[in-house]
Parts: sequence; structure tokens; C-alpha cells
Amino acid sequence: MADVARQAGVSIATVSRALRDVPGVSESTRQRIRAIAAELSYVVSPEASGLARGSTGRVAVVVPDLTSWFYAAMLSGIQHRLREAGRDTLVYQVRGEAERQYFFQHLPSRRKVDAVVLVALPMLRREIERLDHIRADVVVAGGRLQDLPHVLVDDRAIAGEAVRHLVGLGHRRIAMIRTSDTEDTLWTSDVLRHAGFRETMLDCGLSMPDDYLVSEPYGVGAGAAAMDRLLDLPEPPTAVFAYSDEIAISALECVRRRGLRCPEDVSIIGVDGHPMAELFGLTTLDQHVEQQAERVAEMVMGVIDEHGSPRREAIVPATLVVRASTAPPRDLSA
Amino acid sequence: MADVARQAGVSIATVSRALRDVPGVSESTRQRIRAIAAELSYVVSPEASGLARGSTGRVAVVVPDLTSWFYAAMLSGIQHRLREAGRDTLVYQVRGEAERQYFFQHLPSRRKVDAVVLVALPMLRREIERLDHIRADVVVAGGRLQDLPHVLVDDRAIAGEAVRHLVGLGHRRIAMIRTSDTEDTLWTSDVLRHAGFRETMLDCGLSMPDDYLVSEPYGVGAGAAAMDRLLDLPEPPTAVFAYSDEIAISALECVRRRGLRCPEDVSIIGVDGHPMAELFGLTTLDQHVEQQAERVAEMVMGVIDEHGSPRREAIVPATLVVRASTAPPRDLSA
DNA sequence: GGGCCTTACGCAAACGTTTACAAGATGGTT
DNA sequence: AACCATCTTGTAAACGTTTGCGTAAGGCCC
Repeated sequence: MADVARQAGVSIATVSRALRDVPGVSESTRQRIRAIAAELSYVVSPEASGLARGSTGRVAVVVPDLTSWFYAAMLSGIQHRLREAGRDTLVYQVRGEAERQYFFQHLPSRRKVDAVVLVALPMLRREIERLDHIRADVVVAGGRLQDLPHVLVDDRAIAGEAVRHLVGLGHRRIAMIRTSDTEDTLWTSDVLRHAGFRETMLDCGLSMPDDYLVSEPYGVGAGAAAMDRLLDLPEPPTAVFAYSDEIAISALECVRRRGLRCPEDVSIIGVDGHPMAELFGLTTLDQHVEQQAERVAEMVMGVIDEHGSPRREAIVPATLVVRASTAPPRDLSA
Repeated sequence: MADVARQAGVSIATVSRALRDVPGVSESTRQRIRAIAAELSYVVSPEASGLARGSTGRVAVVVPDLTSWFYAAMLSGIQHRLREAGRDTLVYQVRGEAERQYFFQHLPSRRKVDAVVLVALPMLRREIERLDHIRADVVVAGGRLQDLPHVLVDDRAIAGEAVRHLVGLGHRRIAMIRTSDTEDTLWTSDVLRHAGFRETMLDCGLSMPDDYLVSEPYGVGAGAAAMDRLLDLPEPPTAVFAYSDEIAISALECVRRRGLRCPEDVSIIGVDGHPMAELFGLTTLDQHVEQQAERVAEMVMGVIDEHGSPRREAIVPATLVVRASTAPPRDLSA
């Protein structure tokens, strides 16, 4: 920067002002400084700049798993918007209990970012309390935490809509597949989707045997394993509500592997709007991740610069996308 | 930091030394300072620290697409290792021609990181030249670029192994599915896998009609669209080599949708080691992304601290994983 | 043409570390 | 007992910005 100042015959203060578009520099000098800076291919030192002004220009995004579509898509969208706003994105993948514990114990993002986004992170009370020590604004995506600003979908309603869709087709024996952590942390949207499922079933006057609710440990094979258990039941369900599209696809594969057909033998509905859902003709509730990400980014920008603004909430509506994986049950008397 | 120093009754220099484990502080004072720092839940300002020492402690990872498994897995692994080494990871997703052009024009990561990792990024010559202006060490993953340090798999060999596997099963009519960018940039591993495929086919004395090589624009439906074209041919192939597992799965779905069976009607082999490949019983060449990521991280650490070390290369061997999607062709005389 | 407002710029003090250098303390050797 | 090496600590100068404050120059009004 000193170089630029020297070449332009001005002080570094003027260069600083010129390059940041703050008032107090005549248009002509600004142009000149711009040109010189460009020629010298000069960019400000973010360290020095951050130090002087007390902010970093960075945002941390914390996800439980990068290789799962939902989180990757979320990160992708958030990162995109933040970059448009001139901020950089730091990723922290905290996978499993141990890593999460470590993360909240040490808060490695402390002081490194202006804000941190927690994406659908299951957390223990103890960990939530640690958040007070993070010296950054916090935004929650895909969940709700204390009175922190958050963006999410209405998981209860989503489950309800799925059930009503199936019931509308004539199904009465409807099961639900969830993934359980091995850990006993509360995974908000899982809890809520389950609650919504149960409620709506009752609303529709349908009973729900215990073994129609199956949990399998998180992973690619979860849906298939769960579906296996369901189809082994003496009276298997005619329709299945899966927690996510990835699980639904896995379940679908299981159905086919057993020589059964979807939707003829069993209907399947998922949640997400995963691109692959279209490929597999999977009926799903699109939760518009891209849009959620956008809201998150907006919210982050909001809390960063009107520091301490009123806490906010954004609820993105999900939309039912009907495809080939759901149809009336073969035997309507079932 | 001043607070800690005051409480401990020492100078900030001593605190600085104590917290960073550099020699020159007695063990007793180090302990004491540690304790006080912890109690005050103090962490150093990365901005100030970076400014003073001239490095950032950050690494940028540039990927063409976050929602694709390979890149997400790569990012996941790299991020993991870097964090173990105390570095943070900045993500830049540059999707498509326009974003890439912008990225290399402005190099937004400049001065913000100590190193940048380019993951399988197709680049134009002009863009490669811009890399000189990035003031950071560069490591390339999944490709080769100039004399930059890189880690990759032997794409040629991978294609060769796939072909030999199919030929070994008795196939003679073998097709290949690739995804083409709409853009005319050279996507190294695509080019190489194609070359390897062609070479090995010749080696095996097999001919390769032009329409056995199909390209479809990148996306979830690419494999299916390509497979559709292949199966519509007057003499369709009995086996297909797909550029990636995602494409292979898509192709597989197409086969089933048409009422055909895999491997009975057509064998399919992919590349990646995607977790879903197991679910779908897909034969694949596992390229051990996790291991590649590990190597990348090591290499990054290497170039960062022995600045200007000998350029290096790491080639991770891929392994053939045979599953149910490949079998001898139905009609061996085909 | 003198007062006043506005605009354009420079000066210098932060911002919070790291690190070369100096200095004091300690203990061992002769 | 003087000397020297070693170890511990402090002093102060970077590191490269941002920004409050001061000042000079110009334009406008009466």
C-alpha cells in the first residue's frame, strides 16, 4: 500500500480511502489510485485490515457431514451468497459425537470469523451453553436454538403433508423411516418430522404400530436396512415416509432388490428435493435448500452489520413434488 | 493478551511465547500463563498474529461443484487433516465458465491464505497463467498442472483396468460414457480416462465405433441420457464404462427403467468408490478419495513450511471392486 | 474581500501480535 | 572469587491497515 501511495503521490490514508470507496477522496485521485493499484496488482492485507477495523470478513459454516447432499447444498448456497457480499467462508465439518464435543469445547472458530452458521447440528445442552463463549454472531440453519436467528422449514408440516398425500391415495398402513444417531442428541428436524407424522396419522384416524417406526444408523445403507425390516413384517406397510431423499432412494433400491416394485407393492415418499429424486422418480417434499441458503446468508449479513439487531426467523415453505414412487395401494381394502 | 500478561505479572512477550510453545519460557510460568489464559478464555487474535508473522493459517480449497460426491469428499478429507494441523479451510466453489473466469481474474483468495488447493479444476491456458499472480503456494488435486505439486490417480490405468475387467468377462462391445462441459476446457482426468479406454480397447484388439463414445452435459441425468442413446443403437453395447459412479448409477437406473436388467442385459462399471455404489451393487474402481485428500493435506503442509521445497507428486493407486453390475455378456458370441 | 462552509487530503495513533536484541539471574567451572 | 555459559524475561520495533482530527484550499454569500 505504501508503494501505491508513493506512486500516486498521496498518503496511505488516501489510498486506503480510495480503495474502499469511502467518501473523502476526489473522484480523479480515486481513479488514479485505482489504476496504480491495479497495475501493481495490489490487494489489501486482510490481516492488517481486519486488525485495524476489528472484523474479519469471514463466516464459518459448521456442518455435520459434507458428503451428504443436504449439507453440501446448503454450504454451496451459503458460500455463494456470502462471496457475492464479499465475505469468505470457512468450513468446519464436525462428524459424530467426539468431533462435536471437541468443537464446542475449543470453539476453533473463535476470533476467526464474524459469524458462524450452524447447519442442522444436533447439540447437547452443555454444548449449547458453550455458544455463549463464541465471540461471533450465530445463525442457525435447519433448526431452532434458543432465541438465535434461524431459518428452517416447518418439519411438522412437511411430515403432515407427506402423510396426507399418502392417505389421500388410499394408504392406511404407513410406516416411517428415520436415521438415528448412535448418540442421544436431539436432532431437531428428526424429532419434529416424527411428531408431525404421528400427529397427522392420528388426525387421519390411523393407528401406528410400533414396528412401523424404524430407525437405522446414519449411512447410505440406512434406508435399505430399514426397508428390509419393514418388508419382513407379517403385515408390511403399503407406504413409507422417509426422513430424506437419500434414505428414500436407499429404501427404493431395497424394494427392487427384493423383486418388489415401487409404487405397485409399496409407495415411497422422501424429503429434500435431491436432484437424484427426479432421476428415480421419487415423490418428495422439496425443501428448497438453495432458497434456505440464501436466507441464511441474508440473515448473516444482517446480524453482522446491524450488530445486535432484532432476532429473526425465516421459514421456507416446502412443496410437494409428486412423481412415480407414490400411487394408490394395490389392494384398496388393505 | 495484555490482560493475561497483567494477571500473570509478566510481559506480553512472555505470554506470547508461553502460549505458542516456543522455547524461552520456564515451565512454571508457562503453566501459570496457560491457566490464566484458559480462565479468561483468551485466544489470540488471528489477525494480529497473522499480521505480525506474515502468514494466515488458512488454506483455500477450490472446487468446481460442492454437491458432487467426489468434490465434497475431497473437501471433507482435506479439511479434516488441515484442521488436525491447526489450519483452517476456506471454500471456493467455482461453478461453470463464468465463475471460473471471474475467480482467476480476481483471485479473491489472494493474500487470504497460505496455500490454495485446486481440485480437479478444468482450466484455460489464460487462467493457468493468472496463477502466477496468486501469492500463495498451489497444490493440485485430481490433475496435473505445470510443475505444481499434485496428487492424483492414474486415470489412464483406471480406464485400462476397467476395460480389461470387462474384456476378461467376455465383453467385446464396450461403450464409454463421459460428461462434457458445455465449455471447451480440458478436463484432465476426462481426457486421460478416455485415452486409456481407447488405448486398451485397441490393445485388446477391439474396435470402437464412434457412437460407443457418448458425452452428456454434466448433471444427475447425464448417465441416464447417455445410456438411452446407447441402448437405442441398432447394436447396443453389452458393457459400459462410466466416467464416475454417479454417472454409472444414473445409467443403471436408465437400464432398469427400460425394463432391462443389469448385468444380464448390460454390464456397468464406474469409477470413484462412491458409498452408493455399494448400495447399488455397482462394480467400480475405488480411487480412495480419503487417502488422496490426506496426501493433499500433507503436501500442503509441506510446501507451506519448507517454502520452495522440491515439487512433488503423489499417485494414489485405485482398486477394482467387483460387485454385481458386471458379469459375462448373455450371448458370448456377441 | 472577509467570513463561513465544504471538500480533499495528511498526520499519527490505534489494532494485537511476533521477534530481534538486550539485560538480568542462576549455577557451574576454574 | 571471578568468570562464563545458559536460561528466563523485558523492551521496543515491526507487521499493514483504518480512522479521528487537523489543516489547507477552494467556492459561495453578503
